[in-house]
Amino acid sequence: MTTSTRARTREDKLQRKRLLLDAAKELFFAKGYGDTTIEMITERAGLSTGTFYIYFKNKREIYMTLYADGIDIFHRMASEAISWPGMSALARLSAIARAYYRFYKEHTEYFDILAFIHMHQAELKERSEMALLLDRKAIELLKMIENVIKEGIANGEVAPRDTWNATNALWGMMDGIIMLAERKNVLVMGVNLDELFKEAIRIIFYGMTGGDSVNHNGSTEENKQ
Amino acid sequence: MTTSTRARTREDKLQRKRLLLDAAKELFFAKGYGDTTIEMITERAGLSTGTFYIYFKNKREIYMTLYADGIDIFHRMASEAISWPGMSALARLSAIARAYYRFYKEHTEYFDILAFIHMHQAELKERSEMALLLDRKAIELLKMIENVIKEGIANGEVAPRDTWNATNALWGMMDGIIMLAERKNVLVMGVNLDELFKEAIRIIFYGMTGGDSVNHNGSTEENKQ
Amino acid sequence: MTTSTRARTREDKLQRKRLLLDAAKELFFAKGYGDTTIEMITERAGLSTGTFYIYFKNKREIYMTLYADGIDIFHRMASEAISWPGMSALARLSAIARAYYRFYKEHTEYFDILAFIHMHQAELKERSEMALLLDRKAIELLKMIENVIKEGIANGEVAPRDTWNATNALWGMMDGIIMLAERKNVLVMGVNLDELFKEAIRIIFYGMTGGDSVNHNGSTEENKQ
Amino acid sequence: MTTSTRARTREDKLQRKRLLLDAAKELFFAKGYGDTTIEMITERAGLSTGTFYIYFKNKREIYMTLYADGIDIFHRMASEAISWPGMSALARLSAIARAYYRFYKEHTEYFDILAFIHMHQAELKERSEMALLLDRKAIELLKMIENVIKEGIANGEVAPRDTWNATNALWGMMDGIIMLAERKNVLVMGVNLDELFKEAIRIIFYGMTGGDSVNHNGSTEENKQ
DNA sequence: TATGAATGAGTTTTCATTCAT
DNA sequence: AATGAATGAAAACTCATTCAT
Repeated sequence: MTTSTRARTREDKLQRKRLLLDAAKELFFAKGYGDTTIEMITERAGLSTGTFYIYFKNKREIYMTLYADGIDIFHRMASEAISWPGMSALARLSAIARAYYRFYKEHTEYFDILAFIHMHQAELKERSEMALLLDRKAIELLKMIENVIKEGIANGEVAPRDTWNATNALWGMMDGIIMLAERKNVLVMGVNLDELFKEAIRIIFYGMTGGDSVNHNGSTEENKQ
Repeated sequence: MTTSTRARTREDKLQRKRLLLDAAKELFFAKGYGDTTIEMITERAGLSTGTFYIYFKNKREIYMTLYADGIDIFHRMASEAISWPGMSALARLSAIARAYYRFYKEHTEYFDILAFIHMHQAELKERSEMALLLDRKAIELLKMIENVIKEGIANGEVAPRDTWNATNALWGMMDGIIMLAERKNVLVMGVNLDELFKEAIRIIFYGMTGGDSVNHNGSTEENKQ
Repeated sequence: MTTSTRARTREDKLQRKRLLLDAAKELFFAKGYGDTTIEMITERAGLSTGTFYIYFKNKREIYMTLYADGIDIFHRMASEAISWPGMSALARLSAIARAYYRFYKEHTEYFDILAFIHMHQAELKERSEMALLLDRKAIELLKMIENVIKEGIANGEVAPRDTWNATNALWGMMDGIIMLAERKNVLVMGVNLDELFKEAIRIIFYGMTGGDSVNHNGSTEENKQ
Repeated sequence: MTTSTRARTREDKLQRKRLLLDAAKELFFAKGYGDTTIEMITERAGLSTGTFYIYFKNKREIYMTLYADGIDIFHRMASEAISWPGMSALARLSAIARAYYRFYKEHTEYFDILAFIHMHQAELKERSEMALLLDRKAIELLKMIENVIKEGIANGEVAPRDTWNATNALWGMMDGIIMLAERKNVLVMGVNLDELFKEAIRIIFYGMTGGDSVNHNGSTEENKQ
């Protein structure tokens, strides 16, 4: 199982793919999608341009693969964060939020890729099996969050409301906060992201405990499939 | 005041610039920054490629100008929304949020340009006077919001908290919600954006009324300049 | 009307186009379509690669333009060859055949392009206005020949036969002979093409005087449109 | 005699070569030389890319081998067609022509390969033993035809003429007719190839019976070697 | 000022061929 | 002998920017 010259085994191939993925991840993060070339990726991976196309169909595909990996990583982190027995629903939601923040901090490259893709669905996604897989992964993640919210409502911890809406709102707000931080500009300079995030969490979760806001206009199960 | 030949007067020059900006706005919105060429812009504006470079230094600059216009438009909308005498602080905050939503709905092209820029700071911004101007505009906007929050705390409508943090959190959350809607993918399919936004507003504003969360670690005035 | 730097007038642009066409013609002839690159063409024309795409949509298009020019040249040569009053039909046919031969000798580059395209219709032609134009040109040419054959039959010089079939046969045979010569291999080495062509003409035209072969199965006018 | 692993016996090797040739023949016919890749060939043959280069020096060589096979097939068909005792020379010539047409109909892949090569001598042939072999094969074929013409002249069936010239003319004309049909374009749309070919045969063979056209300028035996 | 032709670096992708295993 | 991963040279085409007119 050496990486030296040729990839003979299935293991080797995976390793080669990893090499390319890692190189791409760093470059996409540092320079952005548009400013990263295949040549840069292969050069950093110590391979030749042609080799890239053995492992990935094109530039989009390697990006999407990173996206999928990113979702998987966060999903795992979030799952673990709520796996402790005896947590209240609000504690779980909060744990998910904090996991997202940790994901951002520890895997900023992946976070960026996720965020970027949200802004470029149309250009990047194209109808494909890959696209379907990615959507499925994202849905599963949201459903996990929704379940915790449902639990909270059942418990009385969270005020009754349309859970799918609430899930999306929660997710969107968390995203918005972190992306704010991503804008490496003066706005946030000097703002302590830790504090900012805590403040947002506080607002959101206190907000969720109060007010009766059941939504009666048809956000139903089928939307989620 | 003709457009067909030379721009002799200051009026003419402004009009030509406007022509280019409008063309660019529509194209950036429809095709994205990367897929819009200078030729497309000038052709739509009925001018020649070379002329573009008389009015703008480069492609980035026209984008940045649109960004500035976008901020101005929203700033005006938000100002008007809170200009009615006798509004409570929470009512004003809510009015700002709704103004933002309206801005998104009525000026989606500008909203997209604002959102896009967040993801492409590095590539687009470069150190320049323009960049400083933009930052200044954004700061002013946020300060306006912060003032309302301060008022709310003074009134007792809003629970005491670090106002700069709260402002950023508020802004970020609103942004996140709308951007969620922008992702035209399965996630949001079937979710009614109106309801989603209302839900988020409800959470946020109920959230802001409660909990004591004064932040003691140094987000100070100088950050904002 | 200078060629020095920029093409300002319509004249200049035509001249630039000519420059590219001439360069391409020589290269396609010398190296073949596949082995000629845009870079070679522009280099020979003393222009830059980008300039090529101002004048032609792509490689195919310049090839097709040459094809059209080739047909025009031959059409003119053939028309002139039969324009003398008082020629018998057979003399006209023979003149056309000789014109084709002369066309081959004097414009071998064009001949090659015509011949090559016949072998690569599918790959090169694609549905387009250009393709329609080319077909129209070719049809007109064949119709001119057919008219002479009709005349010959009316005169009694040529034995009655289906004229469209005969036209195609005549054309095919002439083509076959010359293409034989084009194969620059041992087969024809030492064969004097002049004599070979004369021999073919002799066979064909003597052949056309005899035998009754009216074809009764439906090659009708609509085929030609 | 298995194909799955190694080719141990001479039989095995031949079979693998056949596998590659058949795959290549179909692909060259379907997609053309340029658009057929070694990978396609080996995949269709169920072998690996590397293996290709054990059996053939390069892409050209497999093409040339198919060319040689094509000539052999036609040579056999033509030989058989004239092997019946008691046929007149003209009948034999006609039989050869019809055999050529049958060859086209029954082995279009090979026909196309033969025709294509004519247009791409320069690119494909390169000086090599293979090239010499191919030329030799082609010469033999033509000589067979020439012998029949000689016979016909001796019999008085065919008017006296230079036989090598006549052979080449005959071959070229037949070729031209069929290639005309190959151009799948508007020209030939609606023309019935069967009728077209018959018409050409009629013209040619009637043409060969008449006219005195002995050629006196030096097409001699050495040309044929 | 205005024009728009010209530039040419830059990018993706392909594929015949090689060569380590 | 057989494999198939790796190579890397091409090649077509794009487009922001320049600059002669």
